Amino acid sequence: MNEMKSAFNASCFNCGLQKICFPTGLLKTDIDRLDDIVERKSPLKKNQHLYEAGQKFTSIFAIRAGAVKLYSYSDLGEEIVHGFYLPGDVVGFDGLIENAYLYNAVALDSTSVCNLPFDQLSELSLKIPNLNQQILTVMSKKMHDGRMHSELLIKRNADQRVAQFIWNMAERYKNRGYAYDEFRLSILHRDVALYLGLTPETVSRILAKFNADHIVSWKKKEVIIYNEKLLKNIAGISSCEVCKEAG
Amino acid sequence: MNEMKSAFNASCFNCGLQKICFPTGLLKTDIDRLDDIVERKSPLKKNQHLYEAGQKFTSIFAIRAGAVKLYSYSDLGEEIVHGFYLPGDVVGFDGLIENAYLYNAVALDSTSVCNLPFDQLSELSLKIPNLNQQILTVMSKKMHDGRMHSELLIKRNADQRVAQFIWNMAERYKNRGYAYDEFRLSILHRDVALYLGLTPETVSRILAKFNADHIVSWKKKEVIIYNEKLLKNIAGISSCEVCKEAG
DNA sequence: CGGTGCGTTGAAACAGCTCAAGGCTTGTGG
DNA sequence: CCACAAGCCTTGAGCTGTTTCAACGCACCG
Repeated sequence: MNEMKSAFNASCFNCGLQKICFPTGLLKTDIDRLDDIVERKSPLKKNQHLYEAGQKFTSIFAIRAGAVKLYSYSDLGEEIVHGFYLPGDVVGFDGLIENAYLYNAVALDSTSVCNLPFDQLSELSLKIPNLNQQILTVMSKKMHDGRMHSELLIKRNADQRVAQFIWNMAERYKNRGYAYDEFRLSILHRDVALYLGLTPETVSRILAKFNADHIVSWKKKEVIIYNEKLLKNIAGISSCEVCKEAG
Repeated sequence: MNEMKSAFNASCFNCGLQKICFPTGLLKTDIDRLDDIVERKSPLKKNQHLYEAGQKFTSIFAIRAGAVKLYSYSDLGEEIVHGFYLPGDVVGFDGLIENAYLYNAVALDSTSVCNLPFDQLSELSLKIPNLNQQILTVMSKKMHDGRMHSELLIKRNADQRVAQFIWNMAERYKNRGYAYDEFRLSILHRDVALYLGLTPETVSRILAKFNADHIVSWKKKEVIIYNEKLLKNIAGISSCEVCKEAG
């Protein structure tokens, strides 16, 4: 297993995403213990599934590189997109309820993950109270994200939704220390539309408008933010109500 | 403290909501230990707050009777309604992230709750692994509820949203062993509208229609379901696509 | 008994959807 | 390496469900 670790040149201690993954930080000795249970497999190819709905729940997964989409199907067979996950994000909590995953997790790009077998993790978390707390915090953060998503769907119109989505992605890259005014985003517009409760046509029209207004362009998986302030403003982040006109 | 318990004639062991509160059940000895940390205060009056956004996070709360609304305000000052909670439901997890509650929890009716001080609860949960598991399960169930809410907002039109909301409430009463075709629902239509991402006018029109069609009536906080099948059908629960016409 | 907040109803406006057709990528097989 | 197919994106025109605005009724509470 140590070979494997070195093969992937990875350990929790050296991982730049540690602060995102388990935010408030653990003691070095505790990190080492966590490290011992982490399994790092070879990366997933694009369109490969990390797990599928109905599979037995075994692990939660921390994403190290790439991007993952969580989705499922409604009773009527429509695809529901639950969210997009980036390096440092943790997925798999949907498996906790029924001891089987509720959603499908698919790689949108070449993606590598850290596999955290849950029985070992929860055993360890009994010995490291802080870890237990971390897990709860990560989960409750996820709950809050969900609430933000609902707020978006309830209160925002199409322009605001798209702007907020792009800015949200940018901010997540920012928090991870990556460039955020210009980044790769391997998400289909179709999937964004599903996630935002819009049609692909509407998303397309709005992106065309944003591009024409030199606010942001998103072409061929490449996002470039030209006017951060305006983008945030449309998204409803800033409280400046005046500059709205400019859009 | 024992006096207080007997005063409210309550203990986790005797509580009829045990299965809802911590579903898969704990050993009797463990329940007693849980019981010891539960504080039961005098009931909240209508419109009193159980907690408010920004308050220091101290406890999670299990609702014993009444109803609670969770809400907050968006950056632009709009009210966001996050959900409605009934006896057996647990609220307060929003406090975990920042060690302060994120939302406001207000009683919609005279409401009594069991107060579970979180530091004691998490200490106890280290000693009772199953309890720890229960907490995670309750949380992940909440996450799933949130997802269902998003799905509703993304995929369903106004009729379906209202129907699904009412049926969802009915089902929750059913699960608790109460009458579910006729029950009290002390939620303002205004609040339902906010929760469903609709306007009060739209909700009103739809309820009028449902009433005219003898599907369900909701007047003066009293819900009566006349045609369960049709209601479920409109809500998109049943898979029978044919009977749709009848509506 | 009059106010205040909630619910109802109607008419008009509009945001986003649907349907349709065409263009552009990307991947695959000859 | 080219040709072709499949999937995704774009653009336009018309339609429809929901909102908006406004006015009124009703119930509850002081």
